[in-house]
Amino acid sequence: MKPVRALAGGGPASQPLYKEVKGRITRSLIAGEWKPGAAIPSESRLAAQFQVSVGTIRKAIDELVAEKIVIRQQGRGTFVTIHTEDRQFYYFFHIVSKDGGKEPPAHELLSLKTTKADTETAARLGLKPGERVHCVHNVLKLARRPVIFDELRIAAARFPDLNAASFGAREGTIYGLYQARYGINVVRISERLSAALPPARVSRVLGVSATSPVLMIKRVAYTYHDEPVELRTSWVNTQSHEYLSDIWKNEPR
Amino acid sequence: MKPVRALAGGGPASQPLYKEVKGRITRSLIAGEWKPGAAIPSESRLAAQFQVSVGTIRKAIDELVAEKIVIRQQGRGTFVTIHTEDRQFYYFFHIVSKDGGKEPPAHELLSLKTTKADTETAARLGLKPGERVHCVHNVLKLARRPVIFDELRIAAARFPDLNAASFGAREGTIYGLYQARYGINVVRISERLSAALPPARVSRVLGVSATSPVLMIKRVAYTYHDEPVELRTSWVNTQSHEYLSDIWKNEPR
DNA sequence: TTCGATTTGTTCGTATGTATT
DNA sequence: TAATACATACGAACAAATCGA
Repeated sequence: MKPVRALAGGGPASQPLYKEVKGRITRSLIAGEWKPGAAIPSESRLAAQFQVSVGTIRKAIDELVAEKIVIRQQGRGTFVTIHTEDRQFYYFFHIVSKDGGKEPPAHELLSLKTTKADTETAARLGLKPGERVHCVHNVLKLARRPVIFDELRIAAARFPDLNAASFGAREGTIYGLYQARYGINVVRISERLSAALPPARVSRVLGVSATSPVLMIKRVAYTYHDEPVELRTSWVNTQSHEYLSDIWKNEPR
Repeated sequence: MKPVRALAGGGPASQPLYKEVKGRITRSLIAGEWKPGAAIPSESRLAAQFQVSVGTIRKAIDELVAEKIVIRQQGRGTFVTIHTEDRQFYYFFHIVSKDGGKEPPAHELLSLKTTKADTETAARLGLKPGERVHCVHNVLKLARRPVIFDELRIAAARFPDLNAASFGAREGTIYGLYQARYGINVVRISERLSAALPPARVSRVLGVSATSPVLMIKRVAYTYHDEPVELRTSWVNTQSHEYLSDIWKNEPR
């Protein structure tokens, strides 16, 4: 069988065909061609469209599935992942009760301000110094008690007309809001944890003394192509909750 | 083409053929048929042995690769992962310097005692109550300063004749020792993190005051089939180091 | 309820490319 | 250089799940 290489354009095949296909699909995702929750074209249709075999399409989608960018369902199709789904939510949410109880989380918006980015924020978010960012303070309650204090920063340019009303009235998660309202899909996060004493405000909001240790988490959230989207610092009262890191139960497929 | 199903024995084919193959390979690994670092038979050889197609073998090995149980190298073969390798080491080691510097870690054994398992240890390690366990205290130094205090418990039955000499004189990592000396391969860990004040001894060894927060990590290490092997509590001085959790940079394949 | 169309999942087989020894 | 081993790509057939007529 002679290779077709309709995509590589007869080039030196610098990268495998399925990687090329994966990149094309990802670019369509970025362009918003297929909305979160919607089905992407079937494997046979994509194969016809790209002039490659179904196996090659499958291998490209295999990787997108492994990266949790799409989800496959036998008999139904392949869908762009949604962050409002419980499974996706808990994928990025690692705080669990020490006694194993599962409580529905409730959130409360404390403040939303727009300011100029400081140098560290600008560097980490890939912004020009002085560019405007939204700064949000948020509390998360588990079993009716405040457990997590979040301070997050996002580029104002990416999230126009974000305001306290739309933020506080959201259904589901913050990343669900990014996705539904701004078409921004968080696909990966990186977190750095340390133990610290809570700043005064955190201590007040979480109801812990200023001398009792809390868990501090600095997170960067990324969208496609490792583009940083959000910077977040969380303080967690680990009196009755803890951070769970499973490395891992990555049951393939 | 008619399916062969030489393995399922004409049974109900309750699970896919490649899962069956994966299970067989895993069982051979457990039996120590192929030692860590050694190559397992080539894909074509395995295909002939199991009477299935190469594609089915590949799919089985794909999952073992994703679970970091084996490593593939084009042109060379497929190898059982070793924990003495740097890459594997850093896979389970998440403490990094805040300033990004990479320092070679040094360890120092503080004590090794053999006692009866308390109820929690017995439960988590799947032992009968009162069974004997080794309890090891260990310090890890980074850039010549003590940063991590480890207390770990392992079943004495699984690790016979473990003593301070062999433990302290090990080359490489603790899991490397388990693997080289006892044929026990840690393939997954689960960690639960919280902020705490250091116990007196930890405070002394790490050189931090009793009132300054440290990161406490409770880890369970598992071998094949999710069998627990080691229970470990670590206290980390996060003054100049932090815990890195990358969810994820899981570049498939 | 049954049936058929559609879609992903599994399995086979073959050919060729690329890296290692 | 030749042999070996994994990597990529193709195509075909059937199984299993889903959904609507």
